[in-house]
Formats: sequence, C-alpha cells, structure tokens
Amino acid sequence: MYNNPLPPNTPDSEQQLYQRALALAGYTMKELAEAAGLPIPENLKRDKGWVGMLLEHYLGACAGSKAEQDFPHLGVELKTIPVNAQGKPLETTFVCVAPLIGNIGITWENSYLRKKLRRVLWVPVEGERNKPLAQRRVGTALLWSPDNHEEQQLRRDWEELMDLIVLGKVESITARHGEILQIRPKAANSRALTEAIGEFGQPITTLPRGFYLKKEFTATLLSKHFKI
DNA sequence: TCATGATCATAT
DNA sequence: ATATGATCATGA
Repeated sequence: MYNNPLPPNTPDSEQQLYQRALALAGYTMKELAEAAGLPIPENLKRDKGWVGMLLEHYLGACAGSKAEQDFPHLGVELKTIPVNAQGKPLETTFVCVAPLIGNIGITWENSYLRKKLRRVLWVPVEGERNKPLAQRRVGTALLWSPDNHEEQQLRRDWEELMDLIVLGKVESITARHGEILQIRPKAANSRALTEAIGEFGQPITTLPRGFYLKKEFTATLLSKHFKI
C-alpha cells in the first residue's frame, strides 16, 4: 500500500491554509457544492459528515487519511462547527475515540487527544435545523491552540476520565463528568461493542466511547477570539 | 428547550 | 471492528 499522498492542492503553509479558510466566509453550502460539482443532500440526517467533507475538499485536507491530523505536514486539525445566528455552537465537538484498553504508559503529554488539539482550524458553519442546508453559510475561520489555562482544563478532565477507564469504571462514566471535556458513546449503534476493563479488572465488552468538547468551552474559545 | 445517549455514512 | 466525518432525537 502507498502512504497517504498529499493532495495536489493542499496548502503548504499554515497561513495559506488559514487564508483559504477565510476566503470561504459568506458562501452558502449550495454555492460551494455546486462549484465543487458535488450533490447536496436535503438534510444531514443521513449525511452527518457532509459539511465536514465539503470543507475538507475546499481546504485540501488529506481525505480518508489515517494520519494524526487533517494536515499532517502542518500539524493542523480541521473542525467544522455548527453554530446558530449568534455564532454559538449547536453541538459538542468530537475529538477522538477514548482508548479503553492498552493505556499503560499513556500520559497527558503523549496522549492522542492533546496532539489532536495542539492546533485546530475551526470553521463555523450555520447549523440551525430550521434553515435549509443549501442556505447555510460559512462563518469566519479561527486558528486556535489551547492557552495555558485551557490546556490545564483539558489535562484535568482527561486525567480524571482516563483514571476511571483504567480503574474499570468506564460504564459509570456519563457525559456529566468533566468540566470542558466529556465522554459519550461513539458508535454505529448500541450493538457495536469493543473491549474494555471491568470493575474487577476483568475484560468486558462495552460501547465504544469518544471524547467530546462541551459546547460552553467551544463557545468561549470562539467568542474570545472574535471579541473586539 | 436542550443535553445525553444513540445513531448515520463510508472506507479500510 | 475501527477510523474518518459528525448530528440526530428523545427523555427530563
């Protein structure tokens, strides 16, 4: 197998990527889909990742890549985020799967979640369900890295949640754990199972989980940047 | 009304 | 089943 080749149109610097993202502001999904020659679904019920894939296309992300970020050569992760008319997030943000086994030697410093969030290109897109997908517009993109405070919040939550996983308490974790990070199911359906550690240290089978950023956190980071 | 738990599509 | 991309939809 070949390694993931970079797309021919991938940006070769962070600034170029950012400028390209800024240039999308104001366009509707219909305009972008038509210009790209892509069919646009009526809604996202059966195409939940459609907006993300469309933006990946425009920004030259490595589609289908198994690399650690969308732009591995730049170390940047792309996140589209659905927002309301006031720019507030309508959904939590999926970051990555929570590892339920094989966590010996895993620390915050070398964690996959930290790596994913080191540098994020946030692209807000109107996402209110009463607005037809075709009419939804792209907002102003934001390049972000966690500041010291944000990093400490992330670290505390990650360590608390990972402790529970390692101690066999994964099935007692709810979305209410964590200040800014939460763990929720991330699966095709409730019958998809994966291996984890049970309350007596024995192997169990449970729903795959993912780390998500809570809405209040992403709302704050977006507003911080756009405030005056 | 809204967050939690559940789910959808596709590629490998 | 796991990874990518996330949003849906129902109970509180």
